[in-house]
Amino acid sequence: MIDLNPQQLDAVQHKNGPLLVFAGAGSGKTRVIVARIAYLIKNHAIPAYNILAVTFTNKAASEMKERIGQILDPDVARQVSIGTFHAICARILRMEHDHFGLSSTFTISDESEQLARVKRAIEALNISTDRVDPKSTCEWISRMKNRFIPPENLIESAGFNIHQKWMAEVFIEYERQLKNDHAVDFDDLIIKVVQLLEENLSVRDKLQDRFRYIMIDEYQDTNHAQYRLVKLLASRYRNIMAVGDDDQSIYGWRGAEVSNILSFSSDFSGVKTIKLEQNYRSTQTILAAASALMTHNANRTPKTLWTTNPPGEKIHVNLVENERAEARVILDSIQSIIRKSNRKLADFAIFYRINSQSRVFEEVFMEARVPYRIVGNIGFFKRKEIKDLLSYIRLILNPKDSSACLRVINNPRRGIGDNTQSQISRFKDEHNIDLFSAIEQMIDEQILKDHKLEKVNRFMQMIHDLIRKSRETSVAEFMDFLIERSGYRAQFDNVNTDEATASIEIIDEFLQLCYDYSERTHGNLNDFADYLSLYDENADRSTKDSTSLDTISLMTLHNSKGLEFPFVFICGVENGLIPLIRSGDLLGPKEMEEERRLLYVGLTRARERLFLSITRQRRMYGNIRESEVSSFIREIPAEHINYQAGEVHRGDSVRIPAPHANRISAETKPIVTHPTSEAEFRKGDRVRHSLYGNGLVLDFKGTGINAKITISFDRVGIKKLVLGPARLIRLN
DNA sequence: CGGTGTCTGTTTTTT
DNA sequence: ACAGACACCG
Repeated sequence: MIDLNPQQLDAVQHKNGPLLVFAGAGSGKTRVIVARIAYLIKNHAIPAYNILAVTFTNKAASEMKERIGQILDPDVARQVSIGTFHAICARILRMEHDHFGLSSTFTISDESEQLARVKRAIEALNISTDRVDPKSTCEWISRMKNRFIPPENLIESAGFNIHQKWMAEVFIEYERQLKNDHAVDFDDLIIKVVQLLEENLSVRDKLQDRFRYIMIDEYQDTNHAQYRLVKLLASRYRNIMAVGDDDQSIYGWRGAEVSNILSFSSDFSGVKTIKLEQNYRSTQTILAAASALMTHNANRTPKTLWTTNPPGEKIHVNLVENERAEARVILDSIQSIIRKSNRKLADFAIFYRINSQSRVFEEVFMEARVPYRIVGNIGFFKRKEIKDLLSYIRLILNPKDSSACLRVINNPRRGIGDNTQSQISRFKDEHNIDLFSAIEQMIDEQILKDHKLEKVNRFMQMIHDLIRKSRETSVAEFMDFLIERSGYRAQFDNVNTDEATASIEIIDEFLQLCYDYSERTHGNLNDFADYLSLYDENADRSTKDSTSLDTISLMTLHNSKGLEFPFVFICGVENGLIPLIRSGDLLGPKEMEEERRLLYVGLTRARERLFLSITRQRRMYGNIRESEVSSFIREIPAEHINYQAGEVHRGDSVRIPAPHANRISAETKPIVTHPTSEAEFRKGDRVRHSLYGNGLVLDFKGTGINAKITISFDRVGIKKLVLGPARLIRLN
């Protein structure tokens, strides 16, 4: 237990009873959790098996696993249960599936499938989408589920609220569909376990006894269902440690309830509360500025962050002409810092409020041939191709999953169109069976017309082939087979469009992932499906990238949580963006406070220097708007700020007059870059791809991010890629 | 059945 | 600006 401050030590040595740790930004909370786990095992001889650590992201979970593995005997470390709420609940659900009336092969539906189901439910009920919007209904259902409000109650309480009544009926139909498909959604993972614990004494005893010591990270982000779960699991031994920071609660819009951390003391009697207030990350200036900002929030527990770090430099606030200038000024600053001091690109991060802001950075960085990466990008798992392939897997594992079946049946095109599909669906509903069985029966009874029967029959043959193959071979080989046998890849083969090329690349990338998975875990297809549903690439892929690749990091403020960088640029610190206001309507005080916390999170990621930038005008949703300095800037004491280009007016009038727009450096002076619009890469260049590794450029066609590049990779052979998504990094 | 035009609504998103 | 969803027509 070396190197812990008194408060940290206090938390680490706490043995029994509830413990609440307010862990300010950069106060070493992961260290504390990890150290406490080790301490319990080593000094109190608590079996590792009895310890549960819950995180919010897979990334946090794998980090914690790794750090525990470093201080404990690996065999012992492995026995500690570490995972996200969802992963842990999925495991419990698989183990106890017989209590839920689910087969052990139930599938986990992701968000997009959830929406598809809601749409189908609306359709099935013959409600017009003018009356209930699928997306908001989907969100509403999720909120209701997480609060354990059954749809029947909602119908009762609807009264004259006909809209609620409709949504509640959709809710019922949605649940019916899930049950029919032997599927669960993300919310179900948690709430089904809660219900089981509430209803089944023996399971409750078993799990309470198993998890005698529980630690929850990021407790401020728990929602109601997760809170109930925690309470149930911990109620017997009451050895619960909640760690969090109410000032970093930025997921309120998603159902996270800060009140969970604020009322922890009244939920568990005899709570010991510890505040970790020493910050090890940032300079005094950064910390003072961030703290000052937070004093403007009314609803929080007061805390005083302090540091022994040097005062550091003032925060630079840059006024620039527009978002393109913003990107270039930032790149300019980065390059100039690198030139002057011994820094790498990986020391720099750029944060923005909304994803679309990344675009101009991508363009500018691409032109300047500066390697960058986008952290936590919508990415891979939301790609159509991946969702399609995942649906195949789901159907193969669980033929009852009609949702997966529907997604796959005419994809790629097999001539089974809407008409045939609804004919099958009708048959399914009439006989109250699942889609797959419906098709089988219709084939048996020759219900379809000959030409349709032929097509449907061929589809079924294929699925049976796939099911057979899935039992005989590894995940990787199976996926290889699937992609060929289903014709999924062939549909793109002779199409010479950028989209098709990109699709093939995604498929290849996915295959690579399958091979990696097979090699690493030897898991079966069922494990793989869980892995794909619950885990995302950020867990293992980008952690490796971030340490091995020297690139500038770009991300949303939300995605910056939990990270740190020596140099941080936050762009678009303008009213309407930070805080974000969409289409006119004003922000309530609650929303305003969350936006303020979001900026706080961003500010506190910086170790040495902070740069904020503001444009004079910004293009948004197609039209150009005059910008206003964010009112949050005024909440940071002037002594901590150094204004860069032009004058930023701090008074009540926040309109930027843009007096010296043409003095702004990046607008007038070109960046150190290769000014021609020539090929970004040439034949013979050595490049690195995040997945395929290093390779040699064989050919390069076109310009800009849509250029096509052919590379011979050392490890995986020749691939044709589209430059944009390929995110190549030049090596020589 | 499947391709092509038009209309829409645009935050953040650990799972 | 622009992608994605939907309607319409060949």
